[in-house]
Amino acid sequence: MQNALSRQLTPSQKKAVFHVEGPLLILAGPGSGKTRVITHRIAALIDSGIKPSNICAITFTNKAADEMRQRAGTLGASAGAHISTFHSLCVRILRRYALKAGINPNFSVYDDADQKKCIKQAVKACELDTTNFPPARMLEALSTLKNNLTDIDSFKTQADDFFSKTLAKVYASYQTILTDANALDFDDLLFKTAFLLYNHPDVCAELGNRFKFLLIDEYQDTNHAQYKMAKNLVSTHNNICVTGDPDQSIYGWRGADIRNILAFEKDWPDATVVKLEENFRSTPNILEVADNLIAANQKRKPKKLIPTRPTGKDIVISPFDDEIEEAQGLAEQVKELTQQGASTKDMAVFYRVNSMSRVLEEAFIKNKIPYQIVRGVEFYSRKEIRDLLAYLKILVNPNDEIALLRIINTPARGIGKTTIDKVRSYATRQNITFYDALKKAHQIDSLSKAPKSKIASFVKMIDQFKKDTAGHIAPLAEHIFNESGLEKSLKDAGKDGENAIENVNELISAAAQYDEQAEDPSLLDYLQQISLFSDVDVYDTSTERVALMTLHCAKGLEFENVFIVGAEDGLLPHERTSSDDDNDQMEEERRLLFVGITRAKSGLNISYAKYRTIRGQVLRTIPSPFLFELGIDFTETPAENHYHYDDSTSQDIPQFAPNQMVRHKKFGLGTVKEFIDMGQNSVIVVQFTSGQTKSLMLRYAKLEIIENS
DNA sequence: CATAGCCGCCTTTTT
DNA sequence: GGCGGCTATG
Repeated sequence: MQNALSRQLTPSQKKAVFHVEGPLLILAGPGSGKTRVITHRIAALIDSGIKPSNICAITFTNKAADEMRQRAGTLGASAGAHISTFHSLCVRILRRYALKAGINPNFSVYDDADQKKCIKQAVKACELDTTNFPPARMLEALSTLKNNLTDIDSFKTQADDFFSKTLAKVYASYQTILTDANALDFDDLLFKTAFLLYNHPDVCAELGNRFKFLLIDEYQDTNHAQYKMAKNLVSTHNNICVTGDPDQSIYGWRGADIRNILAFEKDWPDATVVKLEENFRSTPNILEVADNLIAANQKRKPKKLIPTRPTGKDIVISPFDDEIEEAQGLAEQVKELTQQGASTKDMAVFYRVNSMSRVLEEAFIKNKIPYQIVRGVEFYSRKEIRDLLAYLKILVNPNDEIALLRIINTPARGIGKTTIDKVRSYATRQNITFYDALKKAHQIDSLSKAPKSKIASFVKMIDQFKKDTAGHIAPLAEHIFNESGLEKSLKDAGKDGENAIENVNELISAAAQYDEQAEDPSLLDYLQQISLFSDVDVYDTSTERVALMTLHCAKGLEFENVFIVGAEDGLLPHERTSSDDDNDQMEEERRLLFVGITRAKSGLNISYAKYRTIRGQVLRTIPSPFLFELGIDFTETPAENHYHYDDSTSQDIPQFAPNQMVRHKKFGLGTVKEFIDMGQNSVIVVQFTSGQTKSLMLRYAKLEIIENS
C-alpha cells in the first residue's frame, strides 16, 4: 500500500505523508500539492493501522472540509475521520460537554447580523451614545478580546483608560444578552471551547483519546483561541500535524496570529519540519512575479518558489480609463480566451472588496458570459431564509430572543411594537424570559383583549410546530413555511415574493440533503451547522462559468486564468490599512495580492482603472505601489495630476465656468452662474430650469457636466 | 397596527 | 450608494 500511495509523490511530500508519530510542521508554499499531501497522509495513517475515527482534520472552510472528505474517500479513507472547520468542531464539543462548559446544549449560533442587534442593545443598556461607540467598532473590539481569550473579569482589571472601562461594561452587558438568549456568537464558540479544555484536563484527555491524530490546515491563519485549543487537544499525545505558509497569512484582522506557525518549533521542540517548496501549479513567469512581490515584505523568512512547469505566457498589466472600461475589457479578454478554446470554469476574477463585483456582473451580462459570484454570506442572510430559520430556531431554543422578535409579527399578525414592549417589560419585572411572558400574556394587565388573543394563537401555533421536531428537517421546514403564513405573505408580494419562494425551496432541498447525509441528524445539529455555512461553501466548480470573488475567498483555489482587477492605491492596498503607518497591515495586503497571483496556473492579468467611482464619487486613482514591485516591465507612469484619495476630504474637485450646462440629481438641468473655487470648499451657483437658483457646496452637489461653454 | 417614505448612518476582508 | 430605523399618515 505504501508503494501505491507514494507513487507520484516527491521525496519531501513522501516525508510529510509517512512521518507518523509526533509533531509535524509542513511548510507548504502555494501550489506545492499540500492538499494532496494531507489527504494522502490521512490515508497513510489509516493504512498504518490507525482507526479513521481517531483522526481529526481541521480545515479553514466547510467547502475545504467537503473536498478533503471526498478526496480522502477516493483513497479509500473517508469513513469515520472527523473532518471539519474549527467552528464546527467547537459546536460538537460544546454540545457534548455543555455541562462542563457551563452552557445549555441547545444554544443558538449568532451570526454577524444577530451580533449587531445584540451589541446595539448592549450599548443602549450601558446608556452610551452609538455615535461615540459605534456598534461595529465595539463588536470588533470584543471579537479581538475573545480571540485572545480575555474574559470579562480579567479585562475589567486591566482596563485603565476610559474607552477600555466602557468597553468592559459593554462586554459584560453583551454577554448577558447572549447568555439570556442561550446563544453563542462565532467567537464564543472558540472562546468557550478553549476555556473548557483549559479548565478540564479530563476533557482534554478524553478528546485526546478520541482524536489521536490532529491535522490543521492553513495554520498560519489560526488565532490565539484556536492555537490554545489545538495545544490542549493534543496535550496527551502531541500527534499534531499542521500545514501552512506564512506568506499566505491574510486574516490578521480577524485575530489570526502568524506567530503560531513561526513559533511551532518552539512550542513543540521535537517537531519534524518538512518544506514543500516546489510549485506544480504555475508557470515560472507567474512565480517570478509572485516571488518579486513577496520579497518586499520585511518580516519574513526568505523563500523562493521553485518552478516545475515550462515557461508560459507573459503576465499582462492593463490600464483602463474607468471601472466600466475595465470590466468591458475583461469581458473581451474572457471571450477571446474562450474562442481559443479555454473554458470559463477555469477562469476567475479577484477583487479587493465585494462592492466591485457589480460592474463586473453588468459587463458579463452584457457580453453574455456565464459567471458566478462567490460571496461571503448572501444566501443565508436573505430575509425570507432568516425568517424561516428563525421559526426553526425557536422550536429548539425558545430563549432565542432575536429569532423570536423576528418572527412574532412576520408575517404580520397584529402583534406590533406596543404589544411587544408591554410583554417585554412584564418579562423584565417578573424576571422571566420573553417567551414565557408570551405564554402568560393573558395575565398581563396592560394588554387589551385583541393583542392577548393574537399572542395566544401565536403561542399555540409554535407549540403545535414543536410537536414534530423529531423527524426530518425538510418536511418540517415546508410545513412551517405553509402554516406560519410565510408562504402566503410571499405569494401576495408579487415578483419579489416569487423569488423569495424560490430561495425557500432551495433551502428546503438543501435541508433534504442534510436529512440524508448528516452523521447525526437532528434539528439542533442542523441549525448549529447551517449557521456556520457561507456561500463560499456552496460555490460550484463544475459548471461552465467564470468565478468572481474577493481575494480573501480565493485562498486555496486555483484557476488556469486569473484576472485581478482594481490594482490601485487605496484599494489594493486598501486605504483603511495603508493610511495607517502600520507596516504589518501593508505586508498583509501584499500577501493578499501574493495569494491572488499564485492562484493562476498559466494566465495572469492584472488591471487598474485611472478613474473609479466609489460610493457615487468619481475619483482619480494611482496604480497600486505593488505593481512596481512585480519586477516586470511596467512602464505606465502616473500622469501629471494623479493624486491619492485617502479619505473623503481629498477628492477631485472639477472646475466649472459660468454658462456651463449642468445636471443635478434632484434639481435637474441648470446653468452655472458663478463658481467660487475654494478647493474642497468650492461653492457653485446654479440657475436651474425650474426657475430656482441655488448655491451648492460642490463637494456634495454631484453635478454632471452636460455641455462645456 | 401597517405602510410608505424619509433621514441618517455606514462603507474591507469572513468563520 | 444601500440599508435600517424612525416617523408620519392611513
